[in-house]
Amino acid sequence: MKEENATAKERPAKVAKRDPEGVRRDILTVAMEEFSQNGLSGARIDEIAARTRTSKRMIYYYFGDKEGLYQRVLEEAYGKVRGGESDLELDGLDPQAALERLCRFTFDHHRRHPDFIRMVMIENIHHGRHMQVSQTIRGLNRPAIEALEGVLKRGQESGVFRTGVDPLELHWQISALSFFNVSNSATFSHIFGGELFTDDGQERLSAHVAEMVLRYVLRPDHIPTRVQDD
Amino acid sequence: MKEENATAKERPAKVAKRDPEGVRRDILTVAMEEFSQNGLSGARIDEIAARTRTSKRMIYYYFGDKEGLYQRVLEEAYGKVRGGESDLELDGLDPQAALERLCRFTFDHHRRHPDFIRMVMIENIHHGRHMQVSQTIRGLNRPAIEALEGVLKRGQESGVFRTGVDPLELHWQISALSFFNVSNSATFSHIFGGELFTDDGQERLSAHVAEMVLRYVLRPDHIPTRVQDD
DNA sequence: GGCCTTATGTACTGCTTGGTTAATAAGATT
DNA sequence: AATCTTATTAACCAAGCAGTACATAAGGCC
Repeated sequence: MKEENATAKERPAKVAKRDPEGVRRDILTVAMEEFSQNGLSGARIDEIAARTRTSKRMIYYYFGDKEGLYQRVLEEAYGKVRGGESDLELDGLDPQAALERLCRFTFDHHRRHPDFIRMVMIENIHHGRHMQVSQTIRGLNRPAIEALEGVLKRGQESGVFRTGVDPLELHWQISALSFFNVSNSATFSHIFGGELFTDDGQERLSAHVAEMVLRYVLRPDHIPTRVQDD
Repeated sequence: MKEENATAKERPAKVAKRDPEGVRRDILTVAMEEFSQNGLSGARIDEIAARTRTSKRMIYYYFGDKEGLYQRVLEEAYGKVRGGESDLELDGLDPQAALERLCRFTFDHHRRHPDFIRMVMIENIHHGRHMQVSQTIRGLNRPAIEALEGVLKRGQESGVFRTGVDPLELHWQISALSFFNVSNSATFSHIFGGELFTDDGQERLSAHVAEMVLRYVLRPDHIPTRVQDD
């Protein structure tokens, strides 16, 4: 069990006796769970250390202090959910379909990354105090707006969308609906029951979020009239 | 400074040497600030005690332990924002106006109670674990749904609203937009700038939230056509 | 005015927890 | 192989903090 594979030296081998980057990642992964679960002050460094394959000392070695670790975890969280919008190939769809797809994607994407959502919630509790480094984060979110901007413009040009809809505001609205769905599911379902949070309910919500957005931007005469009560 | 006003014994005087209820309220008020600001684990009992006119001992005397206090604060928060909807006199308005009013009220109401919002955020971080006592809380939120239900029905009967809109879902949507506006203002403005959170921006958002909801429920032929870009 | 219950002040405690000290092992460098 | 830098271990510490023990004062009640 010493070091049977002393070969492969040129490429930094995965299973090196020393593996700083691996240790870093290990810590970050565990820390993300702990922070997103318990918040900044609720998280326990000892707990993180225990669930890591390293020791507490290493956390301080790589991240300085608790806040430093938290900050990196936050950045990590934003990084983990970046992109996506770019892979949607919205340009290949007509504006209406593109917008619907964007909505549904956003809704779903949020749903699939609850720990990211929780990190953002936590950061908001702290008034966004740890986001000053936002240069990175800021850059990651521009594409979302730009994608939306493109779709809106195309829709307006082809006459199916009304004008006077601000892309930033629309992004805000889509985000609100998608974010709230994850962030407040606990309290909401406690109060009103869990119907909306079953698989069925979520599918309905997703559809209706998209519908709401579409009805918001479509010119009234382009809203498809369907059987009124379905 | 002994007790100069030994009179007025029949009515529980405000400035009684002993004032249990006052002490309770004092603690709750301060605790609400501390908890909503710092979360459950971030809040410090000593800090609460210090900012109270009583001592730490009293906190434990009345509330048992930290969680007990938190729980009461949470209930208090829900209680503080209850009602409101009932005072709106929606029945006096046509459905369209009523719905718009309800939206704008909700948006504004959330905005005016940031500490309530924060308590709900915090509780969601804790997966709503402290809301089991929700009988009270549950009751406080029914009226909101009922008000909405009433308006929707009237609108459908008079033919201006389409059918097939679920009141609970619509409430969810309005809540999402109103809640997110407060809960995520820190991170959102960090990323996209603060334009949406100036007085002007908020007025615009409020209007557009209402507009979005209205366009969602109005039958297309009843959507007022206005100058397209305003 | 004794007695019982409710309310309150002071001081203390023990565990939790973020952070550190000191020593050392593994690679890199030459 | 000597040296220097980076990575890692294990034990330790002091402050912070939730919760308590103990004593006692007010007020109600008869």
